[in-house]
Formats: sequence, structure tokens, C-alpha cells
Amino acid sequence: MTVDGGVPRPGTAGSPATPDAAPGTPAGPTPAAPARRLARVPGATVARLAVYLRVLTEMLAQGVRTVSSDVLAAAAGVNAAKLRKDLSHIGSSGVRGVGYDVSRLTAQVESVLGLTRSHAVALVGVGNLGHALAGYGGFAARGFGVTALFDVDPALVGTAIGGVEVLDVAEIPRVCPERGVTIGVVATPAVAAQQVCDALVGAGVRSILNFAPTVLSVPEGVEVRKVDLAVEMQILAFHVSRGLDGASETEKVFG
Amino acid sequence: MTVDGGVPRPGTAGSPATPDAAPGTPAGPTPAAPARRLARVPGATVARLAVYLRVLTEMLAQGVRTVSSDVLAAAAGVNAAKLRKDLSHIGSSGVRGVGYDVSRLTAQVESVLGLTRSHAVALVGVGNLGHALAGYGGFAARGFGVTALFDVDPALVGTAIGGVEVLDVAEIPRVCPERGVTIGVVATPAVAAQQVCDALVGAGVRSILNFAPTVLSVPEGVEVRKVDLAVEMQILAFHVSRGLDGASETEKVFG
DNA sequence: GCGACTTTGTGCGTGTGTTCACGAGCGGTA
DNA sequence: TACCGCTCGTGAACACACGCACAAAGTCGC
Repeated sequence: MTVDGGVPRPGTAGSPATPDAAPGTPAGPTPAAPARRLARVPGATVARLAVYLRVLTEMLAQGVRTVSSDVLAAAAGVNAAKLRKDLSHIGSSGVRGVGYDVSRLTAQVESVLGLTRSHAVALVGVGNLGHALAGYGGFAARGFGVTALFDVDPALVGTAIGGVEVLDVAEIPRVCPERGVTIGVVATPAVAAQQVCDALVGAGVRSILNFAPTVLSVPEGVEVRKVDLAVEMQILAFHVSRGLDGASETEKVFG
Repeated sequence: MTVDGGVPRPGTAGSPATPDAAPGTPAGPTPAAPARRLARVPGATVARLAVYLRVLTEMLAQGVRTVSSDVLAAAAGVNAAKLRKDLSHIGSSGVRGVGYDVSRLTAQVESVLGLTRSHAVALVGVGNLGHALAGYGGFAARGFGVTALFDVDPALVGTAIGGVEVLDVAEIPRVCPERGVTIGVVATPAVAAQQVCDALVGAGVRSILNFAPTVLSVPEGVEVRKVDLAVEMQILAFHVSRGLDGASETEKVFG
């Protein structure tokens, strides 16, 4: 997508506090079209938006028209005030005394998360975990199409998963740009991860989801998110051993 | 985050009433014995300890005897000062001018994370993802033995994965206590997740790793960590659509 | 034995994130 | 029309986390 209309320029964006509600635009900030007021969205908020979106989608499917912050927050498992503040960051437009229009809010969140277009995903490492990921429904569910699969194992190269052929990792530099890959998923063993990562970055991929238990080093401008099962287990183990004294429920997202 | 991370994850067990921390007693100066310093360890630190542990284990295998915070931090992808502060929270004992004794520090981190004993893990949902998890090496690598597998599908019940037989979910209340399960992993479809979670909690499990795209509600004292692939992807999508304008300085590894 | 160098441990300023509490706006009702 | 209750949006206080920079504490070389 071409950069949305008015990305706030540095000067304005820098201002941590939005003085008060955009005073300068008395005109129609109400148009159905997204009002494109993209101030900087806090990282923690972005993580939660995805959760809200799921709940909203579900509600939409059930025919719910409007929802209050209280109800939505409960369904998403967060504090209501936090939810309202999150939505305020994306230029929310709830109606006082009523709540939020579900379909409108859904569209708004999708827009902010960049889900209005589909994203081509390349998955590297079609082993145990990678194979499962390739077939994982939730992956393709929300516009994330796995458009390329790679592996080093000659036994796997040439096979197909979900209609997508597995290619040799050497093809990454050629295939990724061809298919417009914007997101890379690394599901290789740890030793191969950095090399694969470099190949993806070289192919223009700037967002990477890393399942390999290794720290990836990437150049500036490339975002890496890490999902580490062993780490998650160990955090739980910590709480098991501490569990005797009160521990309260916690949600991790990003983390 | 699920990780986390960032996700950093919300409020720690910070229950208002936490009388454990002795307020006024500065305690004796350096008791030689394993000074069981239960100073509350910040949540963000716990998450990183697991990462440090992996690096330390690797170093230990390579015969490295001592390591400086600088080197260790670089390998773990964090700031050196942050690492030192993290270690100070667990009552670290580095030697000024030298660094940390790798084997000693390894043992210390393991102790804090509760890895000195092995943890019995129950995995519910042996579908696409669950099957991969059951066979995932990193799972069992660090003392997390998958000692029980459950599913509802009669076609799966009775089969074995990695030498562990798949049982019917109805067996959860009986089998989990029998096998001393302390950690539960939910890898079921979203609709079944809450029900399974309740069963696990009922069976005494107080730490749950949730892969299902749903918010689980649990009673006080039960910790839930969530790994949500769709959320991770959407966070990346956000950055893809923001990445188009100039330099996004934030690299943000790990929540 | 002594000085110089190395590295830890931590106090402190800053920024980010969370929560409370309350004013403001909107729909419904008489 | 005027009131009333409901719910949003947000200012402000609080809690947590991060990273700098420096003193303390130890080792190494001579």
C-alpha cells in the first residue's frame, strides 16, 4: 500500500501527548473512510489490537452491532480503560453512551494493522514444526498466504504442502522478490537460522518471525519477533517453583 | 510473546498484599552459604534468564570457563548493563575484573528458574501443531518431559508419539495427578481450549501454555502464557505497512 | 608490593506502560 | 425541551523497565 495519506511528520509525531483532539479539523472527521490520524501507536497497543480484532471478528459473525469497552475488554481479557486508551491511539470513534460500532471498529483495526492487503509469507524449514506451521489454519486465516516454502533437505525439496512446493533454500534470493514476500518465518534448527535470516534479509524481507532458539542479528530496519517454546516453558517452570506464594494470572504477548 | 514481550507482559503477580519481602532488615553481609535470596525477580528478567541460560549452556559445552557481562550480553542480544542488573536480581556473584564463572552461573540460573527438578508436561490436542510440539526436541531438552498426551479424536487416542500414548481428554482428571503433571500445554482448536483448560486446572495444573487463539480465563493462582501465531503475524504486518516510510529505528527483539 | 587495568554492581534519570477517576457527549424519556 | 443515565476519552498518578555512567573491587604486570 502506498503510504497512507498523512503520516505525521517527525515534528508532530514526536509530541508525546496529543494536545487535545485534533482541533484543526472541524470539517468532516466523521466520514466512513478511515480518518487516517496515525499518531505513533505504542508497541504494547499493537500487540493487543490483534487480540481485539479476533474478538471483534467473532462478534461481527454473531451479528453484534455495537459493543461497549467493558464487554470488549472482558472478552479480550484486558482492563477496560486500557482498551479505550488503546483505541484512542488509533483514532477511535466510539459513541458515548452507546459504545463502538463493531463493523466500523473492525475495519479500523484491520487498517491500522495493515491487514487490508494480504501478505505473502515465506516459511523456511519444513521440518517437524515448520510442516505444522505450513498447514496451520490460523496462518492463512487472516490474509497471510504462505506463498513459498524452503528447506535444505533434498528429500523434502520438491514435495508440496498445501499446494505449495518446497524449494531449496538457495532459491530464496530469487523466489522471494518474485512472489513479493514481505514476511519470513524461520523454523529451522538453531545452527541454520542466522544464515537463513541473512538470506531472507538479502531478499528484501524486513519482518521475520523466528522459531529457532537463537538470537538473530539483523541490520537496522528489520524487525524480528521471536517465539521460543523452551523459553516459555522455563518461564512457566519459574512460576511452578514460586507458585506456592501467590501468583496471579498473566498474559504474555510479545514479549 | 507472546512472547513475549514484549511483550512484555503485564503486571506481575504484583498482588498488593505481598508481605514476603522483609522491609527493614538489611540482612547479614554476604552469608557464605547459598543465600536463598528470594528477592522478587522482575518478570522481564525471568524471561531473559532463559535466554542467558541457553547461551551459558552452549559456552559450557565449549569449555568456556568465565565470561564477562559484555560478551554474554552480546551473545544474548541484550544490553550489558541490563544483563548485570538481571543477574544481580538473582543474587549473582560475578568477580570484578574477571567476569562470571560459567558453570556456577549456569547452575544459579537453573536453580532460580526451577530447572533443578524435571517438570512433567501434559499436552492436550495432538493435531497438526500438537503433534509437532510433542516431537519437538527443544521441549524435552531441558528437563521438560512430555509425560501425557490427550485428544478427543478417537482415531488418535491409542496411538503413540515418542513412546507416549495418546489418551482421551476425559482421562485428564485422573492421569495428570497420577503422573505429577505441573505444566499443561493447550494445542487444541479455540472452541475446545477453555474446556480443556478447566480440566487441567481441575487436575491441579497451575501453569498453562496456550497455543489456542483464545483468551483463557483461569482462577487466581494459575498462570497462563499465550503463544499466538496469528497475533505475531499481525504485529509483523503492522510493521510491514509502517516500514515503508523511512527508517523505523525500533528493532525490538523479543518482547 | 604497588599501580594500572578490567569488570562488576548499582544509583539515577528517562521513557514506556498501566490504572484510576472524572469530565464530556450522546441517546432515551417525560 | 430538559433531564438523566450510560459510556467514551483522557489527564494524572503510579509502577515498571531500560540504559548510562561511575565507584567499588578485584586481577595482572612489573
